[in-house]
Amino acid sequence: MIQLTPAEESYLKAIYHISDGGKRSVSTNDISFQMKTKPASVSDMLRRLGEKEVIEYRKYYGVNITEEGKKLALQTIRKHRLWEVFLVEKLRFSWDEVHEVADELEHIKSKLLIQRLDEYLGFPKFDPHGDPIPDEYGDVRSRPRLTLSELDINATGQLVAVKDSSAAFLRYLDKVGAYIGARIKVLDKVEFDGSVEILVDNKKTIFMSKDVAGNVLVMV
Amino acid sequence: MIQLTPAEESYLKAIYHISDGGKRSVSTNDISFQMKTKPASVSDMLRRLGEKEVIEYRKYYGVNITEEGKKLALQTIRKHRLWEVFLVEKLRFSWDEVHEVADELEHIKSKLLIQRLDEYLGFPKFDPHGDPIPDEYGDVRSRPRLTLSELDINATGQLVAVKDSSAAFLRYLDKVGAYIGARIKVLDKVEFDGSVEILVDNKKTIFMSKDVAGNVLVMV
DNA sequence: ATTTATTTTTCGATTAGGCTAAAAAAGTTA
DNA sequence: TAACTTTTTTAGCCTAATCGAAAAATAAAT
Ligand SMILES: [Mn+2]
Ligand SMILES: [Mn+2]
Ligand SMILES: [Mn+2]
Ligand SMILES: [Mn+2]
Repeated sequence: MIQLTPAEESYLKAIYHISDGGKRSVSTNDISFQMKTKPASVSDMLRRLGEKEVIEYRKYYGVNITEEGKKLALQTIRKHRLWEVFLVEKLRFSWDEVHEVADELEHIKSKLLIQRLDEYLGFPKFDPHGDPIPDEYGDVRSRPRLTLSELDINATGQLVAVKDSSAAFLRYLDKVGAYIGARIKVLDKVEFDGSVEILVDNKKTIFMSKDVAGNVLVMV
Repeated sequence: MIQLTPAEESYLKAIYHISDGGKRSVSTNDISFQMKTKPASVSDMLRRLGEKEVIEYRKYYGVNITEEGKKLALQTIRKHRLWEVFLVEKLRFSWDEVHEVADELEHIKSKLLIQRLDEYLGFPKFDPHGDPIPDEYGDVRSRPRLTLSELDINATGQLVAVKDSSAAFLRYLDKVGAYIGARIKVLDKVEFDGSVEILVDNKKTIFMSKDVAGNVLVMV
């Protein structure tokens, strides 16, 4: 089995995410933006990841993740999300506090640790942001999801995930009372600015701007 | 507050342990042996730790840990031992499986994580090997301990810790039925080879070689 | 007091990961 | 097609952490 350094794992995970699970090829600039490193550093890393054959690297034309790369990326994602569940469920972290810590914890190398953690958490299928947790073989049970913006008036659904996991966005959702699992109904959509009015759990009405609604994922 | 890299934290922790909490000065070779790195690498690291003023470094004459260094080392030790408790108590690791994983986990940088972990574990005072867990200010409630070899015939006590945390040693203790917390009584001591015969929990009699008895710590 | 042995440091390399500045390739516009 | 813009790569440099070989300092033995 190929061994990756923590930095290599992080880059590969970023490539996996940006490529939407390997569906699209990814540019140096996109990776640079996501990783907050300079394009020059990315080029260097791409050469190394290419040598390890976890990506296919054609200079100047972006990269594609290989099957081997996908597997490894999914293992890192699995660890990241399991740790996020642990932090929220067991250590009372709020969902906007977990990401940075999980970004460190995901690189701990111990098969047993992750197996046992998974078991200890009761084999969770989704992380605190509603993202699916790959199993130990990298299989993901993904659900069809739409953004809140895509729903029509009077459509109902359940809030199942968020596209943006930034602390600012998550705290905003907390403030307005939106949470993973909430039953929602679209009461109104404003054509003009793309904002929506939704009813949460048949109780509370909340307004969301286009930006917010576009980052909230629902299952119908 | 001074920021140390993971490697610097590990070296400082080693220096703290070898110096017995700062009581003795420590040689390059000793550190090299403990860290399993070459003396050349140690010299280089000592220069860096000296610059950060966590040790006092006089070339050719070994190092002494500073007060600041002690504080930082104790924080790393605290994290290491809390993670060990977590692995054993929550994830069903055995006491011989925790050390390597804890050596990685101890470098995760999050104040909140350690506070919450401590709370979640019920503020444990000792790790799975009987070693005391420093509090968040670095205070250690240490107990007077003797090795089993130092007890006289008919002396009684409680097995409270082990000097050697190697997997081989711990598995040997498991096999013979010795464990932290066991009540013991010395039944016989053999002058010739330094071995001892002890009664565990008034039930089981076990024989221990000098080497083993010298690594088992008891409170009388 | 020399000589010998041991310990420690220095020197020169290497690998991983980052940076800036400059060069080169690709893409776009005229 | 040529010129300009954007993207990407290369080149050179830096820090951290490691190593082996050689030099230097200290310690031990004659
Ligand atoms: Mn995350
Ligand atoms: Mn997440
Ligand atoms: Mn340990
Ligand atoms: Mn321990």
